[in-house]
Amino acid sequence: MPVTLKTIAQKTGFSITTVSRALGGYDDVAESTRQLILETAQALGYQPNAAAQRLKRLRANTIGLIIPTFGPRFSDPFFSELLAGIGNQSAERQFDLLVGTQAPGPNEIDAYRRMESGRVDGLIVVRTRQNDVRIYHLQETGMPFVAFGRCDEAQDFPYVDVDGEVGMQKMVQHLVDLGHRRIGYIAPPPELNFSQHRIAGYATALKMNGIPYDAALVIYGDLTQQSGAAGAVYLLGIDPPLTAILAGNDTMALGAMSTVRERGFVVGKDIAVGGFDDVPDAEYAHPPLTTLRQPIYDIGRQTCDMLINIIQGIPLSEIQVLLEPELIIRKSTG
Amino acid sequence: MPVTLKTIAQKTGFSITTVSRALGGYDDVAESTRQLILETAQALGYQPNAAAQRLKRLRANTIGLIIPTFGPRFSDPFFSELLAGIGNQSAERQFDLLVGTQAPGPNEIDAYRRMESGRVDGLIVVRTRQNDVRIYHLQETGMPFVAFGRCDEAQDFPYVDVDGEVGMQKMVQHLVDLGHRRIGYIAPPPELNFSQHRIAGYATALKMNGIPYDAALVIYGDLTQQSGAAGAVYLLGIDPPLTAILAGNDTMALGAMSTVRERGFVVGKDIAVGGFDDVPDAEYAHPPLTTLRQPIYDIGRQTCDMLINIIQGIPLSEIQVLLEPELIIRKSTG
DNA sequence: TTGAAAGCGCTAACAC
DNA sequence: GTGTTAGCGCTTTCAA
Repeated sequence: MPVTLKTIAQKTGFSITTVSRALGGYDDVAESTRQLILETAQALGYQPNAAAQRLKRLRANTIGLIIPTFGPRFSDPFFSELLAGIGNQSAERQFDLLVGTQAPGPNEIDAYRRMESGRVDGLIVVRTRQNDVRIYHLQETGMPFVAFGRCDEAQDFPYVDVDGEVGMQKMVQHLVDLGHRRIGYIAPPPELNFSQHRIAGYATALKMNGIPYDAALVIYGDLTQQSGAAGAVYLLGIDPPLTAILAGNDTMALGAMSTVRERGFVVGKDIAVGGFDDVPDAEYAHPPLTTLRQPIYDIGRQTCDMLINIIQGIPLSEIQVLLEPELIIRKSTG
Repeated sequence: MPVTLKTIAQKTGFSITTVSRALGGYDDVAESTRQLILETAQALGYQPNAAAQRLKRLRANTIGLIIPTFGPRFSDPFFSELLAGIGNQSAERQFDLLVGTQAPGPNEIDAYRRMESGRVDGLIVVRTRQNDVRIYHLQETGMPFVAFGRCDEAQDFPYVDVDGEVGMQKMVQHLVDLGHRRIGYIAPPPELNFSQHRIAGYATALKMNGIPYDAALVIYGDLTQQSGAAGAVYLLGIDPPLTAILAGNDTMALGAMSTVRERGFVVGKDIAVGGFDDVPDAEYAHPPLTTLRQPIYDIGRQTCDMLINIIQGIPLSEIQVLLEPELIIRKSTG
């Protein structure tokens, strides 16, 4: 039998109302009464019933996160760190975190609607896509949300993002400075919004260095090691041969490195390889991977903080945050 | 203004009760009435208020998972896959998933108590420890739970675990068969329950092959690449030199490989390295890592399924599930 | 300083 | 087949 306000009321002889007020910290309760009630609550291990509070306040004090899983082997070092950031921050602000998994597709919005029905007060949207139906849906319903990532077709919403265009420019420039002119690119899925920016940065940097953009040097992957490895197979087959391979995330870069080695090339010597994210494995790869660091844990915290501010009506200092990724140069680019 | 039963009742002219029954699928509603109500609900996009249902039923239809994060760089490929399994299965069974983050320590139980107060109907406990306070607490309160991992001091609870002892025996035997006799081991933190089993398997297999167990060849890490790298520094300094290094998880094994290479040794030739988990990176490491596969996604699904069965009073076919890890032999052991 | 009463949205026992 | 009523645990007027 759970301990409720009623239990404490009976035990202390006060009414439920008074107990509620004492525990709620109202100042119209006699000090002695408050003491007694607090002690009793403590002794009984009272915890307010969340469902009742939610129903009464019509507020869940909960934020939601729907992870766009793509399949059983969903093993993204990126997400666990983002989740840690979001989770820690929401705990700090006394909010619960409801997590769902739902692959992109026709019934994706159902998962959102479900969460919106009294379960959460706001949502974090991750991995924004081009023409992202989730953004449109949330803008329509008016449910508070903050996105990790922009959406080029819908500008007017709060987000935190990393400037992939500037990032890729730094990376390409780094390679060009080392003398590379034939640089392949394993791009993230084009429907992901950040994919556009990264490829734009790649193209722009080439152009700025007088190197024509060649679509044949670009192949798309699905962010997994496996697709990075496959992409590298294609890129290494190009003639005249490339001297460098970039990937749109570290995981694909690690896959690509595996292929490069298998073909008997030395990464960082025969072929330079670069990634994006700076996951922990990047530093311990062979050779250590040159990449662009995203402060993913902090992004999680900040996204969460912005969302709770919106929910609580606290004005945001910045509605749209664009962070610049840091180029981390390691041995994989020689 | 959210759509409630009242909205539909007013729109259709029926009472709230009838609307509730029609939507609830009760058969004591006229077919024509049901049609009208269903259509109206559909048209208005009605979603039942979760808080109200929970309060009424005194059931949250939610399970909880508290992730024992250890810090900001919490980037465990293992967890995202486990989470995907749990998330997909709970969605399938129409349960919500509430996720918390809470490092082990004095106020760990507060996080559990919070979840237990009307927020969840049951909990999944991950990374069981020796004398795990979470297990004791849950046994005391009677809150349904299923653990991923055993707890040697408290036998009587439902869990899914992987047999680390048998796994490590396979691994060591594999190395001995290749001629190795001096095998170092970077163990997971001893307070983690699975650490005990893995080290026991390591010791047993050595003994079975007439090799004395030498505590000097064992060093503890914290599951990160960094600690694996540091552990290997120690192990490589031992004289007479080791010919093989095992690690209690893949992440540490990858860190160890990095050190081995840095010292100018060739992994799989000069020094064999083995891990545990079979995370995706293992296959794409250089060289690909020999390891023990845990079906982590399925473990997530199964754990979740067992928990919901308990909550719903469905008898479990097996209360304690022990899976045997599969030895995946790759180039890192030559 | 305290208590009675209403009501958040939903379900279910009990009329009719 | 349908409606009335009560109540889940909590907060918040309003009275006393």
